[in-house]
Amino acid sequence: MKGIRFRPEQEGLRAALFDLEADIMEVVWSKGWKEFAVADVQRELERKRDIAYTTVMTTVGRLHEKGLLSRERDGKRYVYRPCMSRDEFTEAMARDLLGSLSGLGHEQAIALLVDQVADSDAEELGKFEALIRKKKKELGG
Amino acid sequence: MKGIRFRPEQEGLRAALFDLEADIMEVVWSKGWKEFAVADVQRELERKRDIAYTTVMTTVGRLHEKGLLSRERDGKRYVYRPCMSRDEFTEAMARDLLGSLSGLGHEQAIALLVDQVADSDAEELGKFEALIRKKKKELGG
DNA sequence: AGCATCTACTATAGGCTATCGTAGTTGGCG
DNA sequence: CGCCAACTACGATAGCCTATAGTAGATGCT
Repeated sequence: MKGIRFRPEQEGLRAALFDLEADIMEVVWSKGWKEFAVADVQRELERKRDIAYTTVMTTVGRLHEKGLLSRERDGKRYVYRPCMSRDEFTEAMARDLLGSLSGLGHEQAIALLVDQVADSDAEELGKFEALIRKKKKELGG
Repeated sequence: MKGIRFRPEQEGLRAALFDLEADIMEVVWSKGWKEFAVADVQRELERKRDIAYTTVMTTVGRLHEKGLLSRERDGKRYVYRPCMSRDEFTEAMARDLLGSLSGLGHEQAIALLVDQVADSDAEELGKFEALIRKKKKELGG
């Protein structure tokens, strides 16, 4: 997944994808499409606003380059498939983000996360601890 | 801190700032400057490579816009000051990033973090656990 | 064969970063 | 007192990326 950047001031998907990219993945995931063509996406987006076929096509192509969609020739057109579910994508994003965090300083990052979790929900700390125990056990043998 | 975006494929500071921006903040922080002018930065950067005064100036200006440097007129020039230390910046970034993860659900975020820490350094898990215990104690009493 | 439809390629506009040219100001020196 | 060198801000340009659309080629139905 190359060329992804984050805009923390944006919400949800839009933090990781540009607006039109996000709109498109939103459609694909919410419709549960396993495979689709550009025209399918365009038809769907057009219900909300005017948008040219070619605009959608270019952006779908970018999503392909970014590794979110795979594609395959089907005669004259391409058929696209989502490479991952929305949850998988979120998770991949989170991994990337946490990766950058550790570059900034692991311990500090961890401390922040612990703080944040504790502040929002003290109960979660228990689950957190349990998870670490489990992981330690796994690693230990 | 507006207009900051992340490039997870980059290392450290460069994940949060563009290359020249990062170079400049690196200089400012590593020199421990409390206040400085564009010329100071340029002189320093020029030890490594050729770079025009104006290039530095423009980028310092952007760092001001992004909220990393405050500035004040001093006759014909500006005097700049870092708004935060490197650690404070890291922390602010981390907070922003973790904020974008809120879409995830804390539990999932935690699981990912634990995995990641365990993968990169099993020993850290111990510190991690200790941190949680401490936090629990704080909350409990 | 002819027209409407579908699609990919390519081009353009706008935004952002990195880079520098230029022109205006200031301070020191003859 | 005037001139030159140094310093500085502003503005311009090139390059990259996103969003958007125009156009031309292929296909299929009549």
